[in-house]
Amino acid sequence: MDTEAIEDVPHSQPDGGGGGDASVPMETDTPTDSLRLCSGDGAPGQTLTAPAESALSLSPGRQLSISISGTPSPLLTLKPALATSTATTRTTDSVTGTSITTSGLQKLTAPFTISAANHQIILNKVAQATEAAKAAGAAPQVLKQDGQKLLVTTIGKPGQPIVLQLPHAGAKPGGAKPGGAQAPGEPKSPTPQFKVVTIGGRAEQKPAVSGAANQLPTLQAQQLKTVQIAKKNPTFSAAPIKLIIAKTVNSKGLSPQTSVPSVITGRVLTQTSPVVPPRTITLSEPHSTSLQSLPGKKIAISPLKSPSKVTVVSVASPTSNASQKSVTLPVNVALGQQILTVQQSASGSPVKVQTSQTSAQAVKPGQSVAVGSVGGSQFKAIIPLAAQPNVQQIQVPGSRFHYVRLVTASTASSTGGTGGTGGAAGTSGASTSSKPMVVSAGPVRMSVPIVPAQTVKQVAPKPLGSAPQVVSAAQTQQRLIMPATPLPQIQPNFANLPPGTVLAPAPGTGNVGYAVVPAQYVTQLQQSPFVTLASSSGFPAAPGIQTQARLPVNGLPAAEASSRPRKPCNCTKSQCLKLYCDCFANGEFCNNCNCNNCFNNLEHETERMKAIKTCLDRNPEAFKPKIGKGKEGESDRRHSKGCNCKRSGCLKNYCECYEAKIMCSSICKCVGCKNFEESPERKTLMHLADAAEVRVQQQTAAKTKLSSQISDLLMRTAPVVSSGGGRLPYTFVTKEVLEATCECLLEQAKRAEQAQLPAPEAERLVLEEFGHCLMRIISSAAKAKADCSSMSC
DNA sequence: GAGTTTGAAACT
DNA sequence: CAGTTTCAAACTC
Repeated sequence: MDTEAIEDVPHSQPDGGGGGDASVPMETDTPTDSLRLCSGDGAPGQTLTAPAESALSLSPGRQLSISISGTPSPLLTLKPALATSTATTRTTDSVTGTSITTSGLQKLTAPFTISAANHQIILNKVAQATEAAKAAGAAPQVLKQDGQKLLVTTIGKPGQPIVLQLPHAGAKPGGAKPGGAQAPGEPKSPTPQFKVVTIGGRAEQKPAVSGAANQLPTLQAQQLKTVQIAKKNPTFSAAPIKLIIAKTVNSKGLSPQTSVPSVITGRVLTQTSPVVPPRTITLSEPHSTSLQSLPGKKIAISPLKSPSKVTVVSVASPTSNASQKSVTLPVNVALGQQILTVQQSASGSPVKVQTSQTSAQAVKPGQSVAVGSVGGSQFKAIIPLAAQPNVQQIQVPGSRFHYVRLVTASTASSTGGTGGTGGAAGTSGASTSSKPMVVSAGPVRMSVPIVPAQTVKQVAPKPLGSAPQVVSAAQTQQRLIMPATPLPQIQPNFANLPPGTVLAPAPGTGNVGYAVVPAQYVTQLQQSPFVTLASSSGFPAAPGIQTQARLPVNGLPAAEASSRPRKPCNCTKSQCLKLYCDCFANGEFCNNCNCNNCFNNLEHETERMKAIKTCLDRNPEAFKPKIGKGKEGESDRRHSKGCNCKRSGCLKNYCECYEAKIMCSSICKCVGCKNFEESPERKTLMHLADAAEVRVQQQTAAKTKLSSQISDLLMRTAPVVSSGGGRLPYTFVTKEVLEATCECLLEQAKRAEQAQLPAPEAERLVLEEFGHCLMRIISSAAKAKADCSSMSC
């Protein structure tokens, strides 16, 4: 599903050189390439013409991490795509190049260099880039440090961008402006600037604040079709933002020198497996001359082809450093999981994550949570957080991974500012599409218990001592985005992270914590304009949340799973801390269960974590879906271990295969199995089950319809009439009334037009007229009601 | 709702 | 790894 959602983005990306990349199976341990856009000093003037297999090209199973960091250097110009959106994401494996054609919207042009040593391609922004952009007929997009925002759209769910507002440069020295970065004549818009990263989304994002047309460079991948980076404002300065796009690439498409161990794999990576060093293309916005250390913002998005996805979100870094390194933490993902890595390192500058264009909330390091969603796919989000004292959890009862614990380095100073009201795009609030997601420090409709970070230290990612790329972010602004070498210690941890696991920063590893976020939760956030995920202090636990978001448990479609609330458990002896308990096995807290002596809750977090560890020690895949993808030629879904039924014939729900509505496979050890394709017993049962389901659906529909009819009838027969602000008979809003109202509004508009009033003024007049009309209607209704009462009607 | 059956999980 | 026990869900009455 995810893939389809993403693939709707047209792309003509030739798989050419990259070749088989497109068909990289999710099981493939594909290395992760990281594309870093940074303004390094390297190789200015090098023009990057990205071939199809460029690093920006994402293919299924690949991971793409995007980090944006600012370094003192010329501007990175994202040249708006010309009228023809190629919808192809192209970069180059060549050592030098300049342009990266991203899918759809923009062609990213910037000089870059590829460092064979670290397998990184560094795009250097040049002043010419601006002119080039202008020549292209589009305003050059310049990242402006102040108020810059980053929009990240969801995967597979186009139209729900996440707005991340970059911190204001603030104390930037007067001349510290991104040096020549700003080409003459470039508009210096005071409005916040946006970067839009669309993953699998359509290029339909619209400027949240500024009215400037969005120029969205798009990175397109097979799995993650499109990654769009757009800036609301045509001008951007050397913002301290790094956009690192790391993707797993097929080893075939990698030259030996670019091979690096994959950071993230769709399957449990064995350290012995041939790994290819992740290539890193760095597209960074260098600061012109300012040596001031600005916090780098990094967002790494690494999609994999597998249905399951893991989102790694790194938030906040202690302090920014001009020479900071970004290393994406290696994340080991269970088979079939995709990884979306969104790493954001923010130092002193707060990052704003908005739910709506009209509101922006400053999120300080560790507070913001990047969110990505994949329709119907399992999704884990691992959120590195600043090692701030406050640790928060977000519980989503019913979801596989139902809470996030935010460990921030600073006190919960998250300001839940609701931002201004400049929603020019008009997509604020509950708009269904293109709705920026709110990820802010505001109140969250989820419980965020504060738990000591120590409880999860054992799973804290530890950089390999041998991996030079792994740099401790502690005490420095350096951010480790994606180590070129695999981090065995970490991978298993991430892969096996049970829901709700919070990774606290290990001593000396920097103030970055990690939290596993369920994909559903992310989806929820995107779907709900009101849900915010932040690390505001004093966040009261909200156990009342009954969101039953579920992952595609046992291979069931997400929609199906989500529509079916999890059954409450009835555990009595296991304390719900063993896999006997479905809640625990699904990585969920018990909620509204009938269990006794339950420890599967926040109150017993220590025990719970210990139990999780025990389970993982016993079976590292204990918390992975049992229903996964089968071998080639077999059914897409099959039990990972197979059943062992003896008496049920595998035709009862005792059988896990049958329960998951899948056929038993060759790995099953069942006796007398009747759960195979041609089994007449199975067909009969399935037929009966289908018939029963149809009946249930029909009954449900009938009930719904009847209820609606009854409600409508009640409204018609007994209109509530009241005065003083009470309800009025809806019948007063008749066709005639509507027509009259419209005429009034039109007349008002005509007047404004004749008076040659400016549009805003005209709109105001029309609205005022509308208000008057409403008042008249209400008044008339009230009067009619009074008359009716006097006449005893 | 109580009791039985069943098979996965846990244990030895 | 195999056998046994424990456990909770599924099932039957």
